[in-house]
Amino acid sequence: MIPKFPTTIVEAKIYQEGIAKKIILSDSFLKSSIVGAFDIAYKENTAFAAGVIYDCSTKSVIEEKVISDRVEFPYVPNYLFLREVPHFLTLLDRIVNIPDIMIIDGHGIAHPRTAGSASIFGIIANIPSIGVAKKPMKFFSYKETNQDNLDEVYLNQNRVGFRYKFEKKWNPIYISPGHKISFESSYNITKGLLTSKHKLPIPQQLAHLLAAKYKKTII
DNA sequence: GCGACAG
DNA sequence: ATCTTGTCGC
Repeated sequence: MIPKFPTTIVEAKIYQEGIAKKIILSDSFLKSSIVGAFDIAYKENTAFAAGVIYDCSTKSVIEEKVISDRVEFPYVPNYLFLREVPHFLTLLDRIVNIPDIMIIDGHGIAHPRTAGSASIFGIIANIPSIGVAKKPMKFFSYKETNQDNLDEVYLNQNRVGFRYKFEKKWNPIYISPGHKISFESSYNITKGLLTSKHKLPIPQQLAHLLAAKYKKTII
């Protein structure tokens, strides 16, 4: 069941503020062995959303699903959720193995209203979620940690996530809690899925490739 | 008016 | 995100 979404930026801003109040930043899951990731590729006015459900204990993919759908909203900075989250929810409806944790391509609470698309997805789907983004938002500031290659991301005076560079050769990734998960688990789970082969955590990398591949199969 | 801006 | 081949580097 897909809820109604705001249709204007003004409504969306109010919606984000409402979502922000509901976010839980503590671990609300019993296990985290099944991790899913969603990503979307675009071709003109069509979105190709891909989901990969990954079993961390056996290090294997247990489910893959793709859907294509009409793009309903343009990309507007800070309002990515309007463009992407509806497709994620449609995809989730088709998925059999509901994951313990979801990785969403984009930011979680690392957002001007602490309501990035990963948080909004997490609240609506009621699934613990992590936002993993490839680019920072312009107003982030950073604070070093005692760990190499790991910085805390700050927005105003608040910690909102991490900047982490797993391998020197790549740009860093930006990890922030989405919903029903702590900062520490967001970081640990994401880090546990990184390899020296790719910049992104395994399920997210696979979802990215699957979406791109699916797009290419369509004329 | 111009450039920047999660994807 | 997308338009795009080979190519440099790990």
